[in-house]
Formats: sequence, C-alpha cells, structure tokens
Amino acid sequence: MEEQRKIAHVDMDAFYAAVEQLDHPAYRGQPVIVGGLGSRGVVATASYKARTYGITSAMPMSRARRLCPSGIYLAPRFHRYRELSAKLQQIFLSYTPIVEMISLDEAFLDLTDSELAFGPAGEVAQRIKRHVTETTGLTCSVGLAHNRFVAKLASELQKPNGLVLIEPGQVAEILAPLPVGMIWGVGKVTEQRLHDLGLRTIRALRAAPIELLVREFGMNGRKLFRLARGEDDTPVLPYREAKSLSRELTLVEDIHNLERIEQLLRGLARKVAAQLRAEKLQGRTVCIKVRFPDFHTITRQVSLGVMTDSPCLIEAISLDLLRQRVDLAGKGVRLLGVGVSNLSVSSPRQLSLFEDVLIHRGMTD
DNA sequence: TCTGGGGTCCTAGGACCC
DNA sequence: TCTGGGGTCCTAGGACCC
Repeated sequence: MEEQRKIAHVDMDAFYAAVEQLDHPAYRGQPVIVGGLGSRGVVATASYKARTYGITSAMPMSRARRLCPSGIYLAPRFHRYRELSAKLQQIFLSYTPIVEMISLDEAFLDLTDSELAFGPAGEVAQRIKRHVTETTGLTCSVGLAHNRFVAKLASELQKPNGLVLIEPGQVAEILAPLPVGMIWGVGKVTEQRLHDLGLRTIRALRAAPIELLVREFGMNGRKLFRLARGEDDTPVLPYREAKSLSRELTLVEDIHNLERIEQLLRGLARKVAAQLRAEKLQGRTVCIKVRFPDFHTITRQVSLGVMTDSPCLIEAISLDLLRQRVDLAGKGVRLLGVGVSNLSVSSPRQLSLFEDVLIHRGMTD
C-alpha cells in the first residue's frame, strides 16, 4: 500500500490584475485587464469584473477592448509580481520544505509531513490561505488531494477564494462530469481530437479502452487513461534547473528591411547573453526563431563544441543562422527570437582555444 | 478574434558509432 | 548484393502550460 500523500495546489486569484488593484485602490471592483498594450498584445490576466464582459486570458487585446471599452488596461509590472511571488514562496516554505513554484502565482506544496507539526492538511491549507491574505492582501484558491493532478483540479472548482478538499474516495464522482479540456495537458488540439472520438467528459474518457487511447495518442494516451482515473504519482519537485533561456519579440508591424531584422536579432542575442551571465549560466546550443506574417514559425539551431555566455559569439551565431538557414525572400517578419539551451552552471572563467582565437580576432566583448 | 513571452516536454528522422 | 540492432546526439516542429 502506497503512502497517502497530501498535496496542495495554491493558485492566486487573477494575480496580475489583483496586484494592480491592491496597489491602486481606485481600480478595485473595476474591469482591470493586464497584458500587452500594443496593437498585437494579448490579455495576460483579467480581473473577475472584466471576465463578466467575456474577457479571458490569451485573448487579443483588440478584442478585449471591443468587449469592454471602458476597462482599465495596464501593462504588466513583472518586478512587482516577482516581489509578491517571493513573499508567497516564503509563506509556503514556513509550512513545508517541499514547495514547487510553477509560475509566479501558482505552487504545489507537499503537506504530507506537515501534519505532524501543523495538524490535518485541511487545516494547514486553511491556515496558508489566511496567512497569504493577511500578509499580501491577495486571495488565493487552494485544492487539496492525494496527488498533484487532483489537487490542481480541486483548486479550479471554487474560484475565487475557494478551498476544495477531495478525498481519494470522492475522486471518481467529482471528476466524472468535468470536460476533458480541464485535464492538465489537454489543450485545444487534444480536446478536439477527443471530441472527434465522442469523448467530451472525463466519465466518457474513463470508459474508453486503453488500446483506443494508445492508438490515437501514443504515450499520451496512456497518461490520459490514468488521469481520467485521477491517478498521478509525479512528485512535487522543489527545485529544477533551467534548461533553456530565450528572448523573443513580436514586432508592432511586420518588417521587411533586412538590416533592421538583423539589428533586432543582435539586440535579442545580447540580452540573452546578459541574462546568462547574470544567472551564471552558459549554454552550448544557440537557437533562433522567426515568425512570418502568416504566423508560420520556424526555428534554426546549432550546437557548439563549447559552452558559452559570450554576447559576441551568440550574436555572431544567431546572425549566421539567419543568413545561412532562413529564407526571408521578401516575406517579412512578425517575430524574432534568440535562445540558448543545453545549459550548465558557469565554471570558473577559462578560455577555450576557440574563444582565444575570437579574442585575437577582436570578436569578443 | 487574429493570435505575447517565457518556458517544458515529446516525437521523429537522420547521422554516426560499435 | 542487399543489408542488423542498439544507443546517442542533433535538429525541427508542435502541443501545452501560465
């Protein structure tokens, strides 16, 4: 018999918008929409009032403005959100060392061993909720269950400011009527494919034979089969090393001018390099991304023989990838990106022969 | 309606090696 | 002449998450 875990999922309510309302009392109760304000921006977070107009996250700003012309539209202030997120993490850590922040406003907490010190997990969850609100002035929704998947679903069920506890014996009954789209990992594409198979609810998915799911979705089918039954044994992982680091930029208007394109790419490459150094990381693979006006998107990458954080090298390689491996052919560009992967922590500065050569050619910073 | 930015993970084919 | 099997690395694309 496997030990019974107690996993909490804490999800801040309309986080970015709620922070703006916290800092600007005049915005409270108003439709507040945080996101990109440019012509091609999308909604990051809408306050609950804004949601009553039909505004949802990832919606184009232009559409949001049509739905709610009188709304308060704000650009995100990530510094502020990060500051509050750090506070949240400190609160969580005072109840368990096993805290996995999955974004600025969401975390999994393994409370299994916290019961000894703090009492039943349901009461701990209640305390954490109160602690969050008293310390930050923000509300959150909490789900509590025996695994991550069910805990995350639970936190969704009574937003905002909810607390939902699901016992193992209740899982089947509670999951059954939910739409398959609520399953973590089922996005638009998979949802449509499930609908095409006549599977719209978790109840229906649960009744589907595993052979069918594996035939349709491969390994993912196996996962779906288990998730439909509320089974998930993935652990809460307190710390994970970054695997890649990137910067990208959607242009206000498509650009055709090659010099301008190259200039922007260089800027992105330098920003990536600067961030690598700031985080004491180096990478071995450089990747560029180009999105054309028709939204078709390509990537081109190359792996080097050395680890690097050099702005000159990353810039030179990005430009080379663009010039040698991308057919711009007067098509215009909507988005440009530069990324570095295959990361590891920088070793004490030591020049490779390669870098040495570049320095003698005057190519480094 | 016209689609951000920063990530993770998975798949699939090909090169290369033993 | 007609061709294995496994492992690893690399590249490109795509689904998905917040």
